[in-house]
Amino acid sequence: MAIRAVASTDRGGAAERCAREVLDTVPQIMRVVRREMRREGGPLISVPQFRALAYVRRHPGGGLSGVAGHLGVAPPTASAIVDRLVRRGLVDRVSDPAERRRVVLTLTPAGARLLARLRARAQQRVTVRLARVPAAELRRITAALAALGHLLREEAGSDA
Amino acid sequence: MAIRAVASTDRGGAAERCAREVLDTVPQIMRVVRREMRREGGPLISVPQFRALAYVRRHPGGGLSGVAGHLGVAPPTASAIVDRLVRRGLVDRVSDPAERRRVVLTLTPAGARLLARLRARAQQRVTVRLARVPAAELRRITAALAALGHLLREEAGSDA
DNA sequence: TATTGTTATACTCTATAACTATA
DNA sequence: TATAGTTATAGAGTATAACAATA
Repeated sequence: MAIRAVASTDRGGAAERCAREVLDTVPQIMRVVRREMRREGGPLISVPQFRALAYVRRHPGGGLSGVAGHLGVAPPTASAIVDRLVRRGLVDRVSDPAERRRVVLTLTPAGARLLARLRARAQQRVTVRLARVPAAELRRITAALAALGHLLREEAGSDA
Repeated sequence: MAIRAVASTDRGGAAERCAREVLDTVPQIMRVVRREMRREGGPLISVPQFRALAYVRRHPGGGLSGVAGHLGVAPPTASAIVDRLVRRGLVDRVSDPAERRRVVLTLTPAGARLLARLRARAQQRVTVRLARVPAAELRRITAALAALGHLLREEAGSDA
């Protein structure tokens, strides 16, 4: 008997089915990404650290709040993440002389190098897994992901 | 959001562009999901705990390896997650009398109740954010996400 | 011996609350 | 007082290595 086959049928509509898929699939993808990021000897870095590094590269001289905003985390979390990057010599953190309570973050050469290497590697690793998928399908997935990120992000900051 | 511009930047190929999108977007979505899961008073539960609970509901009597496999984590990680669920009275963990090194996991009534409530709530929260999106777009996103999860998952277990 | 699971240990991410320093 | 960051504290996720118990 159809266990009151709630989920599988159309009850709830497209949005609900999409939400269910998000809840079910995104954590799994996340885990794969994390794994790909860690494999192989090179200096390990976590996904948040990777994203913080990328943010600093794109916003050199940016402050901690910028990192926190980009990552969507609270200030102490961002502080801790940046601190680890500083301790590894990947990021430079100095007080802004004009606004001494701000910090100015920049990549060290080692940070820039590592970021470039990791970025290429992680992308390549994920790329490999997608290599045999038809381009049309990939374009659809890319567009869908971008749209979803945009949709979910747009209100995420408004209540934080 | 007319994401038609993909074709113009042909540099790198579809797979690479898709990988870049995954790396950039999935962590952000993940953070939104985590947030939605925590908001409001009710008993808090993390995403992995939620997924473990859902697994146990769908595989009553399953062992720890099942949970680990489903979550894609190492046995000690699964053990710790299940342990927290047991301590909260959401899951029952007993030795299998027939295979005494296995554990038999089942939901307690409280666990089943909580799972149902959280599932509905989390889905509803994400659903709200997708409510104004055209159904056709949502269907595309759902399908793309499912496909992506499938693609990335299929080799994930093979080298673990 | 091979398996299932747990403990021990060590990091990281994360949040809230309390604090410092600056404006 | 209000803002930018940090420290203190606590809890969760995660992995590896070492272990126990069972088959």
